[in-house]
Amino acid sequence: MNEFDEFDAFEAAAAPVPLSQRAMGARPMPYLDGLNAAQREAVEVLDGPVLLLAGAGTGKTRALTTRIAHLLTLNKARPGQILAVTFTNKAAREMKERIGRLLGEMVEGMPWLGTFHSISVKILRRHAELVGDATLHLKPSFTILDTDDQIRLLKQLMEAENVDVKKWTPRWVASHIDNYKNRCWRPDAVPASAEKTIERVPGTFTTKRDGGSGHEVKVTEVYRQYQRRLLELNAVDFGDLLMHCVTIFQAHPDVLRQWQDRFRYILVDEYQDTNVAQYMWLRLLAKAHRNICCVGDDDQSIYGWRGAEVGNILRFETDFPGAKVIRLERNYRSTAHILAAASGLIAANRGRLGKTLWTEAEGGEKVRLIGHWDSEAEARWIGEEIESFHGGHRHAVGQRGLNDIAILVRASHQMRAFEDRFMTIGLPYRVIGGPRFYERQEIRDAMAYFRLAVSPTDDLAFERVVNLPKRGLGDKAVQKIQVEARERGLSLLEGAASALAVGAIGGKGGAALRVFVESMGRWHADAIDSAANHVELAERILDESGYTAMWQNDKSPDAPGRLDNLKELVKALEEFENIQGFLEHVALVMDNDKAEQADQVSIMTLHAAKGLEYPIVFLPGWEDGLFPSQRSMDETGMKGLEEERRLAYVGITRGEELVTISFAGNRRMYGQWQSSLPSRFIDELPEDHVDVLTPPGLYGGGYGAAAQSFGHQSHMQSGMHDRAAKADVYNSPGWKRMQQRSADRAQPVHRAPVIIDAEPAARFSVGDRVFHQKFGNGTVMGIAEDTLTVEFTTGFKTIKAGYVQPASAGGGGLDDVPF
DNA sequence: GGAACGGCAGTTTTT
DNA sequence: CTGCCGTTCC
Repeated sequence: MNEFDEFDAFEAAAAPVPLSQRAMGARPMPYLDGLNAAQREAVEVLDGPVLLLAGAGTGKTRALTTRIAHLLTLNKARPGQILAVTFTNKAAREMKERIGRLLGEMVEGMPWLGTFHSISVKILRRHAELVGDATLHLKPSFTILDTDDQIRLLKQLMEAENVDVKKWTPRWVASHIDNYKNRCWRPDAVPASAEKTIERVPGTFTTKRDGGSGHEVKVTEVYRQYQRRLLELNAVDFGDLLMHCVTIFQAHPDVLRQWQDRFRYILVDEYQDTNVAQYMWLRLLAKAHRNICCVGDDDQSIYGWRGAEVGNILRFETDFPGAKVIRLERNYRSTAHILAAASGLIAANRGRLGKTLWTEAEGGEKVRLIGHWDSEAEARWIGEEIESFHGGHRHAVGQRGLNDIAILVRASHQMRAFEDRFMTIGLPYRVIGGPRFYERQEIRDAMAYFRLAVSPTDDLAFERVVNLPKRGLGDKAVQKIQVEARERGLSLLEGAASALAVGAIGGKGGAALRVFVESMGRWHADAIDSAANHVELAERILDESGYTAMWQNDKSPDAPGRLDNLKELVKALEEFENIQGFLEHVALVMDNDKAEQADQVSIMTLHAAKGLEYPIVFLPGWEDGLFPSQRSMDETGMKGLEEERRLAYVGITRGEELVTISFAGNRRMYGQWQSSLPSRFIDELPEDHVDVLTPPGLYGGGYGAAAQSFGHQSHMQSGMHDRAAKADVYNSPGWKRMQQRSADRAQPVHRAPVIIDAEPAARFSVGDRVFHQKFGNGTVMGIAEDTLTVEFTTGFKTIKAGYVQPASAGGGGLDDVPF
């Protein structure tokens, strides 16, 4: 994927449409069939500003993709003249697929359908020289730093300024700089009210100019130095991609004009998630022709904490006077009870644009609500429920595969209870989210090798891998290299060669460094040689550098997984022409959506669940402090609470047929048991659409049992504050309703668990060494039918035999590593 | 230069 | 209770 080829293709696509083609007349539009009135309007009102308020499950993506198909069919624009932005690569990919399906083979790819960031990169590569000044500016070959590089760089700068990095962590400073960038504030434009001051290590002062007098340093000063250093490295971070584009558009009207002319129609997905920088980016591009269609749902704005401004969507009609507002309110996803519960809850938020979701679907079960004694009981109960669905013992819902079931949690630490429980009972599950492929250590390390081979002046990459695997080059050696490089104005790699030449680094480390520098020279020669095979080169780099061997010799349980990832990385290279093209792909586009083949329950955070849907959804952990999260409320007050409520709304609306909300009276947090009260959101659920279940073991139901299980007793001993909070909840209508209902239906919800057929278990005996994906190697200490008790380094675990393998066969996988 | 210990913090996450 | 960092000790 050479971006300049793409530009050429783009130039062709942007050329005026030949008259002969316009004269072809209307083509058939089968894609319009089956749209409802609002969807049809959303597709057909093509000119001028349009705000499409699309509630959960109302066919938003369909409307958006059909709209693009319609623009193309009517010859309003060619593919290269439509700018369509999304937030995630996944969303972009889905849209491309769906447009292709709508139009058959007739349309070539849409070059400007992508994420804000990937589109910004393409624009920025064209005008890189406009960033910076005459003496120092960006070059089109700039690299994109990931968060990790960003932090390392900041840390170096802060340490050079003697900043107390324990008290003021580089991560903290990075998050403030990101915030500034999200708002398009360059270092000189940060308002005084947003300025942060950090301190130097006690007793240290600086002779530098206005880095702050003496003890204090301003974050904007660090920010300024950071931006300067990025330019020197010919690098940008994620925030820069947007901010630099906006800066260029603002400072160079001719450049802006060029892009405005190109993008005749603009479409924006998930508009409620845009931050200020993205908003400015869009406004600048749209202000000439105003053909902008923004799709979003203010009730699903859940990213305020990373800079998203709900205000952008609330203000749309003011920003674009005469905007057409279209509401998609007919829901095709959920039952009426689920919709009503979600709508009732979200109604408590103020300042909404207002939508009323409705459905023609009838019947269905109410949203179920159940309280448990503690988080372990909650996990146990949900496990049993899932087994009962799976076995087909329910009439209303029918037999379900595990792929139809999701557990959505507020915070990732809640996942553990479920993982432990499911592991024990042998229930297959998958965790969605987690570290992205390209964020993993081994991937970033490999990438640093590739980066250095491609551009030997990449100092950050050099620092990352020069002593990886261990080459006996510690801080002292690296410092010598840095001094040498600085004195002679060289890159670190050249500095290393120079330090070796003058004999500054000798001994074992020196010999290893010599090998490293020489190897890198060979790899670089091959990396810039277009005749060389880049896949083979990548394998060789990882092999010859000793990086692969490092993981092969590593005994930790995740080492095999890391080797697998490296294999996958090399395999991914095959789809690119060279390593350069690949590097950009990984920086911006690569994600780890694996094909979901196996039948597994999905566990994920509520944030990760946005845009997904499942027939059966469990929403555990609805306790005040956890959900809504205490921190959210402390930091942003009512604003935070409303965002939490929207999160609850997102959670409920993921469910198609059955939603079960639950809470636990006691939960282990940081090793301590803590009691808590049911979430205030529970009280906000409309009574008519909720079924209160009695947990197993509390046959009496009623107030006493319920109160006990909700941590009532421990709260009795707490101070006045807790007492007041408790009284509130216990006097609320929702609470009383719950007691009443619990008393009414005192029958237990217990069902006979249906054991899922486990894989034919290998035969184990006590004392066998076994390997487990997560816990590593262990020893079998006890056997009961197909359940093993295994001692791992981390302690004893009870695990179904199917989850472990004999240690010899499983743990390694080292024999068949390809490099 | 590398292992072993101690301290401390600890939502949500895309690009 | 964890995991991650940084310091200490060999």
